[in-house]
Amino acid sequence: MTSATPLPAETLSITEVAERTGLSPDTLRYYEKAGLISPVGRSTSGRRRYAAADMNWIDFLLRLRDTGMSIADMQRFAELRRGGAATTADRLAMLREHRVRLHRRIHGLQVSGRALDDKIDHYERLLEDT
Amino acid sequence: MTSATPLPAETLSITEVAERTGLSPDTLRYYEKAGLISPVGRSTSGRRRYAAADMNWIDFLLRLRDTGMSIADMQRFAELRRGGAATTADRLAMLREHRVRLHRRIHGLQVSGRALDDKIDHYERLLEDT
DNA sequence: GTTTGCGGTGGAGTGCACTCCAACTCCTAC
DNA sequence: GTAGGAGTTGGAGTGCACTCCACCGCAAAC
Repeated sequence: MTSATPLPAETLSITEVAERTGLSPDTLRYYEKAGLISPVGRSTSGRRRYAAADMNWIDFLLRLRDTGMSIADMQRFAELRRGGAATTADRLAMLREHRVRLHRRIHGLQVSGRALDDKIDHYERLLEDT
Repeated sequence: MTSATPLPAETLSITEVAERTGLSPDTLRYYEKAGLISPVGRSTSGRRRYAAADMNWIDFLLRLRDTGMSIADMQRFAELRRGGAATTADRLAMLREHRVRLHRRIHGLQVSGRALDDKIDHYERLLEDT
């Protein structure tokens, strides 16, 4: 008899979140302390319980991180987010700037990738000429 | 009367190399100390004089760095290079592995870039609905 | 009722890649 | 001859993003 789930609904423990995100529990606590993640719900015994909304936000944070955004900039973005709808335009501006930097970075990597290809070709030719 | 250039030929001072590469003089010395750059020629008064071959190597090092290779791996590559022709196959292997990692990284950035695009679209729609 | 295990906190420590500094040495120009 | 400027060395310091640690609390398992 699965009764209607009570209030806690579907929440995850810190180690479960760690497993799903690849972050360590220490890093999750560090991010929260740093204000990247707003204080997450607690169980009666004071343990963190991550809800779906927390997970979505963490996933997005990781996109920002993986595309090279610094902790300082993520803090700024998270703070804007806590400021609510009034900050939408500012957040959009941040994301657009970040996208520009990202595209520049991808382009730079592709250019360097071709230089790397050339170097590899060079070495392959050296090895062919036994 | 520009007489035939003597032995030093076309060499650059450390600040000139810094300007051309974007590295600081401190970083150039640090790289040399770390073995990334093999001891560069010196003037009679003990000052570094970078030759064309040094510049080519530094340019390539920067490609490796900019594509995410760690100092430790660049040290390994530089050491192989000092080992001469016998290490060609090893160096080729390193570069191929590095290229695989680079392509994975570029791909990951492109995927995250699309997620970023979606988020930007989302914010744009929020702002349109005045 | 105590061992086991997960989680909490504050704060110290780590690894990487630089970056800065003090003290000294050379030229070059005045 | 001395002041200025560029460069030398060894070693200390910095900023970032974690990562580790000691010590404590709670709850289920035995």
